[in-house]
Amino acid sequence: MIRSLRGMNDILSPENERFEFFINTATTIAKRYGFEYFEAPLLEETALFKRSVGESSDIVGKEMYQFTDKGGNDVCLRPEGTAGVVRAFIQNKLDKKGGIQRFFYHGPMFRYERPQKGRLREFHQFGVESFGIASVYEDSSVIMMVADILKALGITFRLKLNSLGCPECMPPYRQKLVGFLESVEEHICDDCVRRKATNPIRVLDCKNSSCQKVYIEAPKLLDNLCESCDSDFTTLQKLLTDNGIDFEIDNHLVRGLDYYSKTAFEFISDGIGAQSAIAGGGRYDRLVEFLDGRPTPAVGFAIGIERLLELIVMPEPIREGYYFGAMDEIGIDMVMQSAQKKRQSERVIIEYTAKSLKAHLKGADRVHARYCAVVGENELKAGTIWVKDLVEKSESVIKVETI
RNA sequence: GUGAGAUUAGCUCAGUUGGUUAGAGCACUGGUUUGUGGUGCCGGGGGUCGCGGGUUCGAAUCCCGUAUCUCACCCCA
Repeated sequence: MIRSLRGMNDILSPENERFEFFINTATTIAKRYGFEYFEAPLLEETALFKRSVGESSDIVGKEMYQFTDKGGNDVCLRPEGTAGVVRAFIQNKLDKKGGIQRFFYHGPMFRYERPQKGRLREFHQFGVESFGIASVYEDSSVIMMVADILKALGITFRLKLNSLGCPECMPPYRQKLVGFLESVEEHICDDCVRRKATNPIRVLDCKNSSCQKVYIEAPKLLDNLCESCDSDFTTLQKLLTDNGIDFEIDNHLVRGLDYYSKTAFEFISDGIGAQSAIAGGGRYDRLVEFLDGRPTPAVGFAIGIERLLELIVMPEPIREGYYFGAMDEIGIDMVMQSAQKKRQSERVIIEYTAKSLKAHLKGADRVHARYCAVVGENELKAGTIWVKDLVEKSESVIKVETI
């Protein structure tokens, strides 16, 4: 038997219903916030991810599905969605167009990782990218949009917030932090020593408790923000509070991708295992420029759909449409015609084999049909069809021509 | 990439110190005083015990390898 590749799952019932419900819900809400659908290719030039996500990240360093295509191009299956959207944004000269442009997307992403609960090699994200607004008001709108989506799905969450600073205040802070790390190098773990060189900010996120003890003394990014970053962060907190969004400040929150600046946020859900981050995002004002576009402020987020699936509270399934069946072989063709007519406007399930009435009712029930329409001996003679409303439990006999 | 635990019917799981033909519940399917479901009763089909070796008179059971899944690390959605 040929099996699917490791970490690549089929999505079938009942997850597929949740999946579809999620996409519909998220799409409706994204449109309410003024976002429009956008689709970028799954395959992109490797250089795109190296430049945007960052060579220091694990994603680019060891998790990409990278290969050479038949034309000799160095290509990658996308490990995340933002890079492709930004590339398309620039390539289609939307950066020159200016103004405010808001997009949402959803689809598969690929990372060559060891799979476990909430972590797959092919997984799906729903994300949005808002271009052209530097104001922190858009940050708050984007965060409220995630909250709206999660609420609509019946998912409870915790929101973590941080500011990563800007090109003005981040580099000096980084210097300060590296200086501190060098002074305590003997007391921190090997991973942190490695991080000091590759991405020092990430040591703050280290799960090693002895490291955390050392970092209590570390310089705090929030104490080192420049005036504008600081006031933006304050404004953001006020906006969220005004709109009834609870949050906690987590100055250890570091986004894993290099392109983020200023606002960084993460939505956490307890009870889905170690992979508790269900959505993450933030501002990336420099990325468009960095990929050779006209400087354009931007903010966005991505939701990990698989991580959400088991948390989604589905609405009550409603009975819908018709079930058609016949009790005798001879009635099947006639049922087929009536059903086909009905199918032009309603959901219709047809049973092709003759069965007892009881069996048909069972069948109608199983496919969640509202009405069970059956032709038996009596109906065949009279040119009628027997219909039972499975919700009202009422029955009627109607002429076939009136279907 | 590292460490640990699992894998028996479509699903969730039993299975004794290694011993006839490997079981249950759910699901599916059929029947049940004649044409009434989701919710009675009775029956039926369905398993090379993850795969490959080994030990043994005999392996679901013990040993080795391998694949997959799960948990943790790393990292991330």
